[in-house]
Amino acid sequence: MNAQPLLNYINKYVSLTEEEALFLISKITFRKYLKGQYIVQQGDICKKQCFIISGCTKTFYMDANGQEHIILFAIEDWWTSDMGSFTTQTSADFNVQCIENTELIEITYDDSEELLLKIPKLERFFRKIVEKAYASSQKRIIRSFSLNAKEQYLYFKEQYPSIEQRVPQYMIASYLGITKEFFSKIKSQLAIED
Amino acid sequence: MNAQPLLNYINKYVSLTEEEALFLISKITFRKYLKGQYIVQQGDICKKQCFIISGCTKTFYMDANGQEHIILFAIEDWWTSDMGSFTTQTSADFNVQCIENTELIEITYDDSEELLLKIPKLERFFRKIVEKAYASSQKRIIRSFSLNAKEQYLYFKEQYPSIEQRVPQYMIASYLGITKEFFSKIKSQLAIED
DNA sequence: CTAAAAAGTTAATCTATATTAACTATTTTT
DNA sequence: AAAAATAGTTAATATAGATTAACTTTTTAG
Repeated sequence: MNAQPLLNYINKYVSLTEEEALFLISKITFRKYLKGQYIVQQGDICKKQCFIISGCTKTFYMDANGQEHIILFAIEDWWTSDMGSFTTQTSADFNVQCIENTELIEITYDDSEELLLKIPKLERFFRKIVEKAYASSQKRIIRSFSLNAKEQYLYFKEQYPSIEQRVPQYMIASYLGITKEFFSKIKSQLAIED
Repeated sequence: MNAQPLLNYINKYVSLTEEEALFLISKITFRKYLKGQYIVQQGDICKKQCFIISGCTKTFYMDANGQEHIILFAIEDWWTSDMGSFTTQTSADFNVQCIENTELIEITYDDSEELLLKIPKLERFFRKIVEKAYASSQKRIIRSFSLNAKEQYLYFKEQYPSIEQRVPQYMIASYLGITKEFFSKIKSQLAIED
């Protein structure tokens, strides 16, 4: 495997010198997960941030009744992790599980600290991607307040057409915060409308 | 007014030299807003990030039906702004309005870019505070999925007892994503339970 | 290839919360 | 201090979405 997808991604935000890129590469690990495997488990301290080369993950919270609530999916060229747990090295609120066989690049907490010290440009890089993630998290809160289930589904479909195709429907229902039964109903209503 | 509250806050994350602190101070502006005034309006490009010295603001989204949805309150020692609009300099999704007379420190977009270049330590500082904000935004998504209205209210009460005292009840209802009538009902139920 | 498990659908009933409306209490303005 | 405006409450009715259960379709494993 090669680190090119990650380097390309970083280069959209900051320009690394060849030396910096080599140091970065020396600090990352390639890893393959099988479908079903966990990258992070609720309660663990999240030790790494992951950049997905291929595959798909879901980040979800398991509530007191054993119900899964998916808060985001991640695919190629996205980061995945429990950010809150990673940055504060406290126990994770979320699970991150592979829903396809997944190849990714892992950066551990200690290595990321070292990387940030040696390549201060990466502070800027990570700041910018967290800003983006934060803005989209806030937009999601708005949507859950101001759109009903059907409207939220139509938004999801439009924003992430590729994800809709590759994940089971019951996970989309979970992402939308509704039951699979009600999701079924919405889809059949929409099918009639066209 | 003085910049000490901001300097104290920053020093919890990174240590500024005296020279850096002076440069920072040269780039900030003190400003007073009256209750009711807007710091950012939906549709504007958000030109500044604000650190609150005293007072209280609400950040809300006005939907197509003219309904307000409060996504967060901010008080002394908190930052407020439309982060998504500020960082990408695109039009804001949110309004930020003062709900008390409010004194704050403003940093404009251009000045913040300059500050980040001259004091790279601040990249680290802003990265860390955005990470914190992102983590709490994700936790809010979880709560809205896994707790009912009464449970969310109890959580809010416990987390932000001081905010509960100082803002009108109908704004708390909006923050919780419920109507003021249903919020009233919840409170009277809780009153009976004790 | 078949059996078992997992995923998805449909319909009936139930519930948390919204809506409407009428009323009371509090704050602001004159 | 009265009038007007804003904020908060209560109760009746309505609705989006949950729950339960029975069923069909698709995927996985032996």
